[in-house]
Amino acid sequence: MLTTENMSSPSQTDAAFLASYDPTAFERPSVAVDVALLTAFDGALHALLIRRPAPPEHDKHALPGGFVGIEEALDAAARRALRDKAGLDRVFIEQLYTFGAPRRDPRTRVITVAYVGLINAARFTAALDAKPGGEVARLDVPWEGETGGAVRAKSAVGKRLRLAFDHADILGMAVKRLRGKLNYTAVGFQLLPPAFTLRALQEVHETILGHDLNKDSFRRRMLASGALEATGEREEDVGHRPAELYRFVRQSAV
Amino acid sequence: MLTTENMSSPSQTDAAFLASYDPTAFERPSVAVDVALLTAFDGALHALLIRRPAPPEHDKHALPGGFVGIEEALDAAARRALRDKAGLDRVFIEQLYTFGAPRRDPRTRVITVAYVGLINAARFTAALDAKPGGEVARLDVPWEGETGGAVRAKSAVGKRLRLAFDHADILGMAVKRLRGKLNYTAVGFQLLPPAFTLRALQEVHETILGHDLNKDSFRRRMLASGALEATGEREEDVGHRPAELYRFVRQSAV
DNA sequence: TGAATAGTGTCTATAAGACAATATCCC
DNA sequence: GGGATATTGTCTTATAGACACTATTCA
Repeated sequence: MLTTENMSSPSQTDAAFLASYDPTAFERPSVAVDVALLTAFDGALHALLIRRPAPPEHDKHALPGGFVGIEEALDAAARRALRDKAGLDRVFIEQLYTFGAPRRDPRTRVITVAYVGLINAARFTAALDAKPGGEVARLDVPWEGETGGAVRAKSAVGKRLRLAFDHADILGMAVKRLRGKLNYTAVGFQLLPPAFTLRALQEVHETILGHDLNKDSFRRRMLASGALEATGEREEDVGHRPAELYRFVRQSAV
Repeated sequence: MLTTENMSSPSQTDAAFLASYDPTAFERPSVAVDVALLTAFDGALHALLIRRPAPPEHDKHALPGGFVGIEEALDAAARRALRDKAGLDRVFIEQLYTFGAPRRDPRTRVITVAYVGLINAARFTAALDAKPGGEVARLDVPWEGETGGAVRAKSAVGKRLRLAFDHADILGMAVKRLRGKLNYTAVGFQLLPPAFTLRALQEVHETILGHDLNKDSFRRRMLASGALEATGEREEDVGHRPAELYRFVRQSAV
């Protein structure tokens, strides 16, 4: 019933095979996760970076991350990195891309599964204040559209930061992904507080895309999409006519 | 085992650190690649599968794949899997998603970096004929749009195939990605021969998307995109007016 | 000549950009 | 009231869907 070209005896059961399997037969790479935690304010995207306290890449700035536990899911490892390195919980994350160039880490072969995390500016800055070690980096995206490529990171005082490993590429991929998603998903609200004005939403979109949007068209498109719901509340103390506050509606099945 | 940073002195140089680094300190997962090699014909997407000749998942159908060499780039491992398992070279591939649920492989922790590969039907069937072992599976996508989820695979005679590991999810993700890309990229030509008619291109798009498209609009959109170039040739022996043959133009910088 | 699909032209509906007019808040 | 932005309405333009009509090949 079974062919003879099998590598092990075909009559062997799965259980028997497992008992004889040697998991140390091949040299294995290390697997890590890194999270590009992004937020938007002051007209630019910002990421949370941590200065490396030790070699390799000593003193350079790196994304929060860590090695994946042998029994740990990838998403769980990413959430743990955010919790341990930034004191943050319940953050929207999404797997981005896996970076595995053989020499990307000088220690040994390290393959990293990169994630994007999105959070609103208030939570971002509160986390920085509450837990020392993290730094905010303003991202300077030197390409348009979804071209892609590395991005530059600047400190609060405008100084260019040196990024560890290939983390400039990871951040670039995160921005590229975000720009792409904006065309067909309402992902911008992850960068805003629960209630927000249409202008605030438009500013987030403009910040992500790196160019201005037509106000009328943006407004119509957002309201027509059905993703927004008026709260009945209005913004206050703004020095001009206050705008309606909206919230995002959980998308129902189409 | 869960901490990323080592406890060595921060003033230690990178070189000194590397000399003292112990790469076996943590238990490491195995890292593999799997390729969802897709083509389109007979109004359906098809994938190349290989019946597993041995445990685990003995006799179930799996994507071509393999473990990543300790010095091997991820893309290179994916190409090697296509070469070794299907005898195929120079195939368009793109990284898809990394699957790493702790128990997805019963042997040990295996994290797999999944790729999508696209190839035209002629090369696909030629490869199956030339190298035994591979089988063609017709994909049955039980969801619409970019909802996502697992897909079902059927053999040439219509029998449902049992897929190994989480490969039904990987194939589902591949279809979802392909559908998404179709909205903003000319990726369909990877599934067609070098010269093709507009109708053939439309059929590929319809096959990927799982629904019909408006002919007039599709035609206008494709010609206006600048991605197509008339060859001056026409199809032959078709029993009706022959259509112009087009080729894809390499996209120049926008 | 007839079957069958390719390709063109035109009309209509919808979405985007532009812009003007009015509304509403804080100072 | 003045400054500033929100919100509504209208006009114009670009694109998509629908459909009619002509063109071209093979049998």
